[in-house]
Amino acid sequence: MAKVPLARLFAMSSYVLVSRLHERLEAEGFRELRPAFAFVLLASRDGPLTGNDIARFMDMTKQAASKLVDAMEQANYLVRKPHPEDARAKLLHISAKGKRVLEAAERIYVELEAEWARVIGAARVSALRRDLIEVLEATHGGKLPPIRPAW
Amino acid sequence: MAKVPLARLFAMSSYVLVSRLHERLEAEGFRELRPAFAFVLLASRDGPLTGNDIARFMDMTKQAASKLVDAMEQANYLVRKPHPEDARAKLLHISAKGKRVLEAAERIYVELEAEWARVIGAARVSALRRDLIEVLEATHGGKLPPIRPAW
DNA sequence: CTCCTATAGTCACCCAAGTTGACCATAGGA
DNA sequence: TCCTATGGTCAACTTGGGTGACTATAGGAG
Repeated sequence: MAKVPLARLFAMSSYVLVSRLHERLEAEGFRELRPAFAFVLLASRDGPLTGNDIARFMDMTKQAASKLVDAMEQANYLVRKPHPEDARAKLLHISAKGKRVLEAAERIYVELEAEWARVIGAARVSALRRDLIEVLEATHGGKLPPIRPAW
Repeated sequence: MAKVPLARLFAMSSYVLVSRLHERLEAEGFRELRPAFAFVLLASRDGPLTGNDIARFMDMTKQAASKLVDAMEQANYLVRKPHPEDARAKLLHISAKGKRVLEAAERIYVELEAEWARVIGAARVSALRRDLIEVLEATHGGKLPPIRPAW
């Protein structure tokens, strides 16, 4: 029996965690919420992004990013505002509702990781995060690579 | 700066590895190859599966699995044969071409994991696999959970 | 044996979320 | 003042899933 490829384990792991996250968010009343939303909100936590920023870190076309932002704005998670220094651009500000999901998502991720810690121990969970960050940054010029809704 | 959620790291990791795999398979002449193909072939390595088996471990409807198999058969990676004991079912046998991609995919995954080992060391790569298998099995009744093309 | 229900598979149609290509407005340097 | 690059959007299309309806066979209850 050959080793299970890491790629497969990662696909399973992310699928499992994202599914659990969305089950719980749904249970807390956050509906019409696509999986990608949480990642966009997490990314815009530290200040507003532009549509192009989103296209880049989601590794999608700017058209697709624009549609994603449409959906997020319509569901009241983001607000498009004019960019103060560039009349072409728009800044995507997280809304109050957006902040609430974001907090819920972070809390639920912490809970899910705590469940993992009960199985393999907190040290090994930390090691997973540390090792993945290290290897991903090392192979992508010191920064984390883009994330994708699909492969 | 809060911790990067593991879910995000897993999504990035699987995206990166699967993308690299397909770049290299493409370079070796395997075209018209969807990401899901490699997982189906790996799963059918130890003997033919039925369409329902595929639907189950890919966590998709049997209709979608049927279309996936259509595509794989059309691209000559699988062959549908009648089931010897159940006239309703068909067994999906891996073809010669299928075996070749499978070997290529396994070899490339080994190479990619070796690149990771050069960054974080072989021990920590092994630890990743061990820990993920342990936690995934523990939370899914002793078996690995299904894999999904998207989340 | 005869039903009756469960299961394997497929067909037709639909939908979500991406892509490509064309386009407009503004930025910003030569 | 152009001329090119960039941020964003609209429209049309593609892909890969889902849903619902259906057929054929399996397999147990009576």
